[in-house]
Amino acid sequence: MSQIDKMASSLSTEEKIKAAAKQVFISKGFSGCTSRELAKASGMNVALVNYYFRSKNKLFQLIFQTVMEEFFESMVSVFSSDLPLKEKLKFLIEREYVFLSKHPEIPRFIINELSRKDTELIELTHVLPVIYNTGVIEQAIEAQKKGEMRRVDMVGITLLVISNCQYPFMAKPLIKNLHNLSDEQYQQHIELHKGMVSEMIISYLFPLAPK
Amino acid sequence: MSQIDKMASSLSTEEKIKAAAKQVFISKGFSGCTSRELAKASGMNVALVNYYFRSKNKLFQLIFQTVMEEFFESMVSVFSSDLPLKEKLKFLIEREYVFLSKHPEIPRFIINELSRKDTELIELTHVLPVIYNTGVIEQAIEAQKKGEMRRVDMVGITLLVISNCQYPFMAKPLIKNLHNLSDEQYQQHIELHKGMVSEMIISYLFPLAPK
DNA sequence: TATTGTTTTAAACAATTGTTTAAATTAAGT
DNA sequence: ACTTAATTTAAACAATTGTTTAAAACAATA
Repeated sequence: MSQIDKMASSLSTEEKIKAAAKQVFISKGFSGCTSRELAKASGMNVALVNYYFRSKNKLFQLIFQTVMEEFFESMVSVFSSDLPLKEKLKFLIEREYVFLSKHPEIPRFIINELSRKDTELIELTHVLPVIYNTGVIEQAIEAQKKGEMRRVDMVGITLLVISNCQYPFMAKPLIKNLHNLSDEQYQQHIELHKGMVSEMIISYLFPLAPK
Repeated sequence: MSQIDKMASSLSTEEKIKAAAKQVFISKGFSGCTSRELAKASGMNVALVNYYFRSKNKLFQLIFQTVMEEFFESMVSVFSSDLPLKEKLKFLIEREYVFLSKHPEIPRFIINELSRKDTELIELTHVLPVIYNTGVIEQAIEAQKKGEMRRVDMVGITLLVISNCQYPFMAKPLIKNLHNLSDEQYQQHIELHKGMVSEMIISYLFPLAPK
């Protein structure tokens, strides 16, 4: 086996563990799963997990980091796009729904693990500057000066968008149970809700502008 | 010690454990804490916890049930009030914020434990009929027929309200970290956000009505 | 082929898990 | 005071936890 192939196969096992661990961690959380469960999920054994990642905790930190990056990726990319502010927001909501349809468990995972007292603080402060540098703040201030946009700051806008996008995915078992819905029915409600959320937020933030 | 006193002191220990366990379960989740932690939090020992509640799991089920009831209590009471629909909604949002300011961890707790595969399904189907029997559905249909209210069903309304109320409390560590806010600053943002949410939802659901 | 380094395995480690035991303490009724 | 029942304690239980060991299997180079 060549050096490259050796690395490839080495990465293969390593990546198998990482991929399986990612799924397990996201759906059960750090304290909701065991080393042996992580190993078994990737078809390996406990010793291999620690051989490649030193400890359950180290493996978790690694995965949490990458999940966070995925989490913010599409958000940043939207703000970087060359669109008027209102379109950016519509686009952002659309992209959030796409992401969440694919990864419905991630918001719950992130919020949970950030809430754990003993989680090593992940540095997020670099995310905001990236968004700020896209010029979206200037766009907002401009629109607000012109009276086209309501004077809501970045925290308020963030809260409006991600509350309405993420919560419906996070609360699926609650709402399903409460309203006695099947998976298919809930899926339809989510689809319907997307449109409402988009219209509601846009018409709230841009109250005077024509449609 | 009299029979009554005996019961009182017995309840005292039992209630001490229950109260402490409630706090621990809510903040760390079922798999995030141990029997000994539950015992220590109430000043008792492991054997006592199992003496009164048979097992960690039994104690959890008991507490989860009561938390769920608290969770829906204020919601139901609002709908039972003798108010026009629009006022009911404003009132509901107000009450949600009051409840969540007092119990900010509960939505995350409930959603998490409902998401656990191995959670015994809690019967929620009795909650909805109670709300329906308050006549709020008729109020909504009436308002929609008159063209005063947008044609959004009960699932949509539920999602709108609790997304915007609960998420800001659930996502506190995420938003704080993202925007680099202190506890006090976040508190202020939440206060500010409440007003936005109320106005946004009302003006979305009752688009034509005068303020 | 012999040697080297890497990967994988099975087994073991001490610590912690949920739960139970059996004895000690306390309280209540006779 | 004696008996009975309820409460509390300390210790133990088997199973599981995260982690490590040491030997085996494998691959690459000489």
